[in-house]
Amino acid sequence: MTMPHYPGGVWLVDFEFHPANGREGNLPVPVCMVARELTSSRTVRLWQDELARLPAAPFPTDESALFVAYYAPAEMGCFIALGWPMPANVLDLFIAFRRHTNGKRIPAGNGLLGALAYSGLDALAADEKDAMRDLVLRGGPWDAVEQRAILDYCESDVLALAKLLPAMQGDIDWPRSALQGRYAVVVAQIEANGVPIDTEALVALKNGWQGIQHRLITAVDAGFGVYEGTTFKLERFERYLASHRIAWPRLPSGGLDLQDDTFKDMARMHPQLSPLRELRGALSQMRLSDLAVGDDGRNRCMLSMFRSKTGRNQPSNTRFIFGPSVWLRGLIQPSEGHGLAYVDWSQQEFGIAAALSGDTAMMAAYASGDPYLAFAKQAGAVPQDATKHSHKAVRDQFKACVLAVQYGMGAESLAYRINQPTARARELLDLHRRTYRRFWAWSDGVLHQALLGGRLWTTFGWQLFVDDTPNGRSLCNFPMQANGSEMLRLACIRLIGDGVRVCAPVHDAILIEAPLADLDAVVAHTQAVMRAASAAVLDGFMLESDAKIVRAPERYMDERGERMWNTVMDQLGLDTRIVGAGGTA
DNA sequence: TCTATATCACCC
DNA sequence: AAACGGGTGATATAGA
Repeated sequence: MTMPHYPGGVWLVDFEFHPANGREGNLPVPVCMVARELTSSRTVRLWQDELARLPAAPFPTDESALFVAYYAPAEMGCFIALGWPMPANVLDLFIAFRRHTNGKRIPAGNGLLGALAYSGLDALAADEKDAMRDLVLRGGPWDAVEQRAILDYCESDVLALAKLLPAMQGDIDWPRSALQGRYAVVVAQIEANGVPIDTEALVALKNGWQGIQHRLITAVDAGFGVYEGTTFKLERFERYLASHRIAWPRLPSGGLDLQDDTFKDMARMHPQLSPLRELRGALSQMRLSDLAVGDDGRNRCMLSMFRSKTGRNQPSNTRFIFGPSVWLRGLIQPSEGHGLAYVDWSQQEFGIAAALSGDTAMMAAYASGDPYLAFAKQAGAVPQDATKHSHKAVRDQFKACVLAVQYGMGAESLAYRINQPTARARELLDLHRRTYRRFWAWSDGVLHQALLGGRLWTTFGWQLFVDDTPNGRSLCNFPMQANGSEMLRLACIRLIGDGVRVCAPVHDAILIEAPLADLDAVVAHTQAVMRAASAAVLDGFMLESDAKIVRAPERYMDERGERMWNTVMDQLGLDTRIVGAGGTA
């Protein structure tokens, strides 16, 4: 399919903008915009005061026209800030470029300059681009010369789009690019919503964290002398080990193996090491200063859609509240009168594998609600009336086995994980192969397709090119992860379309917010949408979801982080202890 | 003193 | 070389 005809024009658009008050986490403030129609070359150049006076974009944005941008959520964020209606048809050349080159080596990155270079087109020099970006980010006021320079720079990007679009036209998956464009719009809306944060706790944590670190180190390191300030010195630890005659595992490079797992093992033999291990865990890196929280207390950052090979979003771990350790999620707190729900697909990858492979036993296991226990039953390892309580240990092993299969893990690694002999791990993996024969035939077929055809793709057209050093585990996992990413996008589009306040997508989960009075209904609707999205990707097979709900003034908490959260809050003298978990549905 | 690399921790 | 998929990012150490 070639590009459809758009009587209202094909509009290539770029904005320059900076976050309000120069603070990450705030909505963007548009500085200028340039729009150019592809065939007529009609061009609109507007400065921020002129933009602010317009009730809508100064070009058609209805069904008759196509809006083209490079990483469109940026432009859409400016539309939101200006209160303009969103374009009906969006083509995002960033998405098109990622899709067209996914898995291939690219010469100059995934930015606009990289896409131009890939197509053999020339562009503004990168350092010149950086200088102009800095000028914009500096914030106003800009004198007449600067204004002119910024507008010219903005227009140069639009001219670049005008060259890039014809060059890429044949590589664009037209019907699918429309859906991906809708997701770009939705991403902007989600970014604008953001995640509500308890800013008081955040400030207390920022101010108190250094003190807590030092107290912990002083208390524990007295017996070791391996820290210098807050840094663990390898050299000092070597000395400690030598003087205590402890033989420590080493990496192939000869250096000490400092993995937490290793510490755990060594602490078993030398219990005096346990406090040091706990200290290392507690001090794990955390740069709260980068968490992008706006003046209104909402965490907003670029979600970096389609960044990963599987099409997942890949936001910065420091800017996004779902990036750092789970205990920091205690900072998430619904705004007054509101509630939040973290709704995640249950065993998403297992369900996708079952549906795509058409393995009926696997589908039945998924439908049972507890695939791990169902697998154990199907394999004859536990009686039919077994429960997750009566056969917890066996279920845990079968669960580990299912996860191992999803990532292509071998028997050795699985054995290590479940603390069992390799023979037992091999037996479990064998049981999986025998119980889910159809899945394995399909999975082998995926690998063949990848290696012989050089390409894998999802139900809705995301694709991966196989490089010259193919990793079979990675390729076999692609359909699960990439189709999971696909259904997340569909669900987000539907939810935003239905007026649900989506705060964040988290790979296999969606955080939504609603007024307390509507919360239960919105959660039910979200779960229905997620079910429908899975059916759309999986030819009718439906995946269920779990919802974790919190209501203001409760805070959100991941149970895995509860202990650490309480410890830190006690140290800070803050009365924000979490007692027990929130409700689930 | 700055940068590159290796290693590690964290997320789903 | 290892054999656990997709990531971001901090930190320690080595090298320039």
